Amino acid sequence: MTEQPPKRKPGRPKADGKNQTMIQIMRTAAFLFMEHGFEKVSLEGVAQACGVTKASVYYYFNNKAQLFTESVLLVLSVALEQTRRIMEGPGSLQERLLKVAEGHMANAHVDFETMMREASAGLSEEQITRIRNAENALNQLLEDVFRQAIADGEIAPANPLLLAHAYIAVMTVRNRKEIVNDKESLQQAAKDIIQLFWNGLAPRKP
Amino acid sequence: MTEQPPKRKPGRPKADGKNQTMIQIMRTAAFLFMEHGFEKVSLEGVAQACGVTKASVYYYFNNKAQLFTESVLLVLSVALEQTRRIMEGPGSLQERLLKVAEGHMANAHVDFETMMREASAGLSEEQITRIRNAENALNQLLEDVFRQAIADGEIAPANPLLLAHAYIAVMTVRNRKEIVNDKESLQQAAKDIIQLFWNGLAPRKP
Amino acid sequence: MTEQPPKRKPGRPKADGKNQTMIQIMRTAAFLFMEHGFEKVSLEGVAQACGVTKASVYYYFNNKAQLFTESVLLVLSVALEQTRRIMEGPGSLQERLLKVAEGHMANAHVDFETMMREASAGLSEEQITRIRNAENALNQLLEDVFRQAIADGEIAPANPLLLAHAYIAVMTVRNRKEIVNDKESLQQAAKDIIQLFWNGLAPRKP
Amino acid sequence: MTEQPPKRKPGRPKADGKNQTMIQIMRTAAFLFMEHGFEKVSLEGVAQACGVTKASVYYYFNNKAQLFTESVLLVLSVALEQTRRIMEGPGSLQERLLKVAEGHMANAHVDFETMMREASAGLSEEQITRIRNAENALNQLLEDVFRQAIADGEIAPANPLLLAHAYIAVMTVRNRKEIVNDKESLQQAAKDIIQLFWNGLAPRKP
DNA sequence: AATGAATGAGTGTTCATTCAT
DNA sequence: AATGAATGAACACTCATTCAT
Repeated sequence: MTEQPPKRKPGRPKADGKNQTMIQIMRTAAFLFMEHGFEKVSLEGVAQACGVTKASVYYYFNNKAQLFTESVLLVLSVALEQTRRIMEGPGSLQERLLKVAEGHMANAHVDFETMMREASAGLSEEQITRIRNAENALNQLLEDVFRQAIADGEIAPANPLLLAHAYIAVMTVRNRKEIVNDKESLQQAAKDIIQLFWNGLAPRKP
Repeated sequence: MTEQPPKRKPGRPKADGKNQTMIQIMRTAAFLFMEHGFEKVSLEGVAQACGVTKASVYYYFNNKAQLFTESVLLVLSVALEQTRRIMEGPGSLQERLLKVAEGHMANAHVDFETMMREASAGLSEEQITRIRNAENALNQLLEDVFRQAIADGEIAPANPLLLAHAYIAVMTVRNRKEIVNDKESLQQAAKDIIQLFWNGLAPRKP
Repeated sequence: MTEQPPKRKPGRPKADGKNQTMIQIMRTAAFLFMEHGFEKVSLEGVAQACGVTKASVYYYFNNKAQLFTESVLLVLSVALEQTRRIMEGPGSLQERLLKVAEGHMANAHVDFETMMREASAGLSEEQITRIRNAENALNQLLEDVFRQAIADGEIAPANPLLLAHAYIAVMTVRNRKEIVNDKESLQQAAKDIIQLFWNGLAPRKP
Repeated sequence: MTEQPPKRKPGRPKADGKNQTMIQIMRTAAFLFMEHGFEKVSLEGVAQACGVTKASVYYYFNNKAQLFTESVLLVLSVALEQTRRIMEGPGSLQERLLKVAEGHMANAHVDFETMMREASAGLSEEQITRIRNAENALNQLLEDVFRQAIADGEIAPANPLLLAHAYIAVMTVRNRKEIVNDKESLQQAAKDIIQLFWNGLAPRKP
């Protein structure tokens, strides 16, 4: 009756590493929610798209709202990391904004605000807050970048928070198929938009 | 035997400009669709909000898709007229854009693109086309204005269609409560956004 | 544009008289709830037993709790009327109690308390109150009868409310199949129980 | 190869009186079943209340019906022993009946008949029989006591089985909150009920 | 012109049960 | 001895839609 140092826990050990099924479900769900919105996505649909059963989804998530929350938080954290890496990288501000825009526009998603408005009826206060916080982290990142750029004289002075929001809003223009799909490549669209955002409408005096 | 009892005719049924009930239903439905999106609005809800029965709604509209289509077309036509009046009115381009932005931002609505994306799964090709056409009329109006302004040298040269879309996108920023609600009035927000849109980020050379 | 005195209401008139379908559903539901309890009865089951669809049940009742409440109230009101008629009728108290017991025991039902305990988790406060009130009307009726009988010296003095409850409890004995089903007829069982209730266990002094 | 891994053996699995986990599960389950009834108790709930996993419950019991059966049998055997001890103890019949009633009424449980009715749909014939037998042992005990008391002239002659059932039925009156909770203590209620049961309603001749 | 009645298909959710570890 | 993962069947409830009146 001595102590067993290894102290193995009883029962089946938690699936290797990061639980692949659960992450797969979250990824799929995130994609579908972004593509179709909260209401239109059925858990049955998510399950089938993952090749599992609806009950399996419920094994990992208590309800639709939680699945939505966790999925969205996952992609937000990824997007934040990606954006931060680009922003901390080399290149002029304009170049880096362009890179971010390209990444953002490549991801097929309804703009966030829309999706949240629709979903928020079914989410708890706490869930909304958590998502908003994650979203704000992204805005904060951009805001800081703009603030610094203003201080450096790299761009004209303005409300940095407003700039961040507007920048994101402009990026959603890519959804309009008439513009993007046609002759111009997605990259060209991104370039045009950043250009517009950069120079504004006012004519330059020579 | 020319007169038939009103039995499921396709298309917009006799909008003889008189039928008060029908118009009332369309107005109510439009408001609800804009507020909550396509899926979340139930015909029962529309009916109750109008003080009639669900069956009455079906008396005027063959199905939810048609009700949606007609309702949206109604508000689009109104918006078009309003925008045209402003744009043909007096003032500099910047001033008139500001006026339009104020009107747009005052209407409590999900941005169009979002609503359409959600709804389009349930609409026929023809219905989508009709709505897109009405929407394009609005974009066209703005596009023409921008094109003319470019020709007049009032703004810097750019793709006028892109300008139109981006302009609308920027206007949706108003939804972000953090920006609008706080210290700045809605009018101030509109002004800031137009300003940003106008001047761009690039620093002016003196 | 004169007044039309008949003033017929528009639309299909409410089905003749007392709406047969709705009553049929309530009767069936009441029977099933009494037989199997709240949880075990599915709305699908109720619907099928009525030869209608689940959705039809929902057309008349907002949810399971409401269906339960209305159904139970219906049978309670019938039982109250029936009991009152017997109690106000002719015969000695013992005879009338016997008659009530026979009627009560003929109706296949779980004793009320049991059913309510199970159901009450799913009912609103108001619904519970309404049922309790209807139930109390029955108890009140018996209580009054017992009180009067005590005053008349027809039975020994005791707490009338307790008598009423105990009387109802004793009637539920009939559920025990070993007793009722076997050799003794239901009537004989009722007679025995009332006899026991009447004379008690104590031996009579000659 | 005589020893098999514990793989779904029918009947009560090795209750070697030692396995603490198994007994803990049965106790918890019994309590929950009595408190909430068969359907409303989920195996997940039982497991959590025991601090184990659902799968652990299935390790000891093949299915819900078996868990129910074994748990109920356990408490019935305890109740039988307890009742026998009281009945074989000192005091007049009335006093001992009162003691049993107090013990019975103290245990928070739905009355047996109710629980069984709800559960029996999910139990096998054999399981029902086993429980009924255990229950009957209790009734038999009371029946024998009553029979002896009749023979001794301690109580008036009557069907002893009926007396046993009615006695148990009367004890369930304690559930009615209006009676028990108010001014009278639970003990007083028990006393009143036994008194009523003892003396009956008929007036005593002086 | 407008309505009451009825339905079918789908949605979110629960739960007993199985199986590999 | 005990567990994590996964599933199928059922359930309460909603909603767009139809039809006779």
